[in-house]
Amino acid sequence: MEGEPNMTDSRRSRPAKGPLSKEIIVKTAYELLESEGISGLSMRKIAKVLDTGASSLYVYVKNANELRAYVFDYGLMKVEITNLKNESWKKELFELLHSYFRILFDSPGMSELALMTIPIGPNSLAITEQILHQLNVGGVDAKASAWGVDILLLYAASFAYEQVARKDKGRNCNAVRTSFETLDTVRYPMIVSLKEDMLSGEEERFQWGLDVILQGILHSK
Amino acid sequence: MEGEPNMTDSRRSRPAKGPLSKEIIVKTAYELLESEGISGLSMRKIAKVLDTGASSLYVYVKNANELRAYVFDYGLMKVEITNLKNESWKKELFELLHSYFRILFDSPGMSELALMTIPIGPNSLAITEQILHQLNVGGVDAKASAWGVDILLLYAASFAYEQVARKDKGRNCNAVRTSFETLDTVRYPMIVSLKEDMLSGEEERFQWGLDVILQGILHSK
DNA sequence: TCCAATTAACGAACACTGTACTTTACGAAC
DNA sequence: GTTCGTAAAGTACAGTGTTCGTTAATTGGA
Repeated sequence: MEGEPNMTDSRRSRPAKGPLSKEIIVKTAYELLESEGISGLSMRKIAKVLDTGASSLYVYVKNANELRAYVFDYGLMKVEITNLKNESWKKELFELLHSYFRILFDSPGMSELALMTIPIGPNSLAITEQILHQLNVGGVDAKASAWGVDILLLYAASFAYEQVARKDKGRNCNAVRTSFETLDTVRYPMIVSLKEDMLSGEEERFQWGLDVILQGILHSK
Repeated sequence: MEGEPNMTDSRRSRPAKGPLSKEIIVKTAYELLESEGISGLSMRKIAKVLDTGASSLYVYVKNANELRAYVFDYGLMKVEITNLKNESWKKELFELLHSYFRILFDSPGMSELALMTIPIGPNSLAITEQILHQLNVGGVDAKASAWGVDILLLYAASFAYEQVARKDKGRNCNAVRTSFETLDTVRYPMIVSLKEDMLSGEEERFQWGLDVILQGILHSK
């Protein structure tokens, strides 16, 4: 209304507003994900940071799901893919998966994205490729490698997701703990007697699970 | 407006509208989940089936998340928990986890719920208890049982979730398959050479993974 | 029997969400 | 200079969970 006469001025007064692009949209979305979690990843919030409207994003991105996939793969850039020939393949595989886990665990929302997203981005593929390579070096046959990499990644993602949920819900995982405290000893004797172990561990537990799965893959012939 | 004079009549004309309760809300919600998937599980849609408003549900349920947890546990009723002493513990464990997987895989939305929900409902607990029992019979020690049951359930849920996504997205998992077809052979040699194996298998693959994890647990001492 | 107190049910409203459609503005090519 | 393709923007629609204030019904006690 009042700004109509100087509409061109108002546009000229902020020339720093660079043109939109898929890259800066994904980057902005990822920063929002880091600071606000998965709930920060909405078209409107991303657009607001970029000083535009939600509909403008649809020029560069098909829909919100596709954007989420891009954001997830962008976040995987930080995963360290080392390739030191002198180290043992097992140690390198562990470090890769541990790095993957840490990225999913530390950045709020990344573990959700890992589970919702079909991992066909370049960084996802690079991680998969590297794991397949390590398993191949370790003498694992084709089918076991192909199926094993899926289990390993699935384990890291779902474990990260579970740990994140456990980290957020109350301080000392109230929901689960308090329900375990008041359990019927007759109906659930095993759970009651093992409840301490069932709530313990974090990184150590992740490593243990990794070891379990890898041992299983190696004994699967 | 027009119905004002016979408002009491209209209420009396449908006395079959039984009172709300947590049980029928959960039951209705589960039926909606079965027929429409996770998107059918909204407070408004559930309320509409029960011929009421969404806000009425909040008398019996704290929020949508809690309702989802109840619905998930309700769906787990169908999981077959056998306890035949004469069978081997391994076979029974496999059958239990297979039944669990099938429930999550067949009912649309159950696998999503399995991942989002903190499993503290009675049916979840019964399944956990039974798995712990079988592992105990198999001679697995305390910590390995406590941590192993988590991995086994996590595996079944995330595998079901992945397979459901693969089943829905296009007919022959277009997204993944077409991206694998056009892969750079230089950058991703392992993926290209193993792409057939990576997309194969379903039930057989689930069994294989179960075997892998169980072997790993048994060798974890 | 009648009044009081509790509580279930309801409707409207709020603050969001993703996405489609229409209109405006700009930049380059002819 | 005009035209044309397209990026950007605004508006609108149909949803979502949840809260609030009000109404209706039912139950318990005198």
